[in-house]
Amino acid sequence: MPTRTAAARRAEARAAYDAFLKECPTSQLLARISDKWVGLIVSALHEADDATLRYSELGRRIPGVSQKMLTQTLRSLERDGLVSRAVTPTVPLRVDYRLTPLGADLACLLSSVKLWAETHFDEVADHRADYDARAEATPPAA
Amino acid sequence: MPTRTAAARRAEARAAYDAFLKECPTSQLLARISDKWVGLIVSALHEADDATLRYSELGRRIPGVSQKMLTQTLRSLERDGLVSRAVTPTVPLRVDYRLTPLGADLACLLSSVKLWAETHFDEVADHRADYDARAEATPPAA
DNA sequence: CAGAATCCCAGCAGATACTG
DNA sequence: CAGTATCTGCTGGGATTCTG
Repeated sequence: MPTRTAAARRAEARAAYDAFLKECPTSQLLARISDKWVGLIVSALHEADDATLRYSELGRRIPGVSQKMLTQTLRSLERDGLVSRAVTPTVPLRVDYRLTPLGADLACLLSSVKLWAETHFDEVADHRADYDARAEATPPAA
Repeated sequence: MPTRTAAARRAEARAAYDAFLKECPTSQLLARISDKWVGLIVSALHEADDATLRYSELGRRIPGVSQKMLTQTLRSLERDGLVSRAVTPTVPLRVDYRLTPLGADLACLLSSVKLWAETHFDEVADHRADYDARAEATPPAA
């Protein structure tokens, strides 16, 4: 019954991987940080006047983000202590998000990465064009 | 006819976003860099002796990665000019991947982020525990 | 050993609608 | 304004198999 063997293997692999994750929590944190929206949100806050923005301001500053992702990411950042959430229970409700010192610290690093991306973008684009051109010139079997 | 308005809005938003992406290619590059496996592969190479590793060595050094993702990520990194691929056509075929100067440059930045993650992991974990505890103590409606 | 091709599932992420 | 809840899809990514 090979089917069961395969299933068992999957389970083992999964368990092993989970164990690994527990052994190596840095990977988890790294994965969180590496999240697409995390970088953008943290950057946006970092560039804001006092590292503070309202929910809708964030939404406007980050084109392409849905409320869902915004809320979700914001919550995870809050959970990790990278941003703080301040609710002002006025009538048209107001919520401010700001970087905590910890979050600001990380923001600096991410900024440097962002700067790198901006600085070397043309080099990368150049390499890509070159690579694609060569790939184009080597059709597999046509 | 509000239905059409909604559709039109979606189209506009999509177009605007696409335009934004073209205007702001940094985001693309940033997204690539932020990829889960990119960080791990680049880090692995960075920590290797001469920033060079074979395919299978990479696979071994990065638990949890599948060949598919490994190959896929490696190819995108090669395309971007961050790693170079050297094939030695011996009988048991040998392929070495190494960081280019450009890739090595990026690797340094990613290392700092990784270091940050390692350094502040306990703080983050602390915040998480606190957050979860408070969430636990505030059951929605049960 | 290095990798390409295929199948297939899970979970991420977007749109929509409703609430306080 | 600031969310939450739900449905749905799309693709990221894992397992498997085959080739050079």
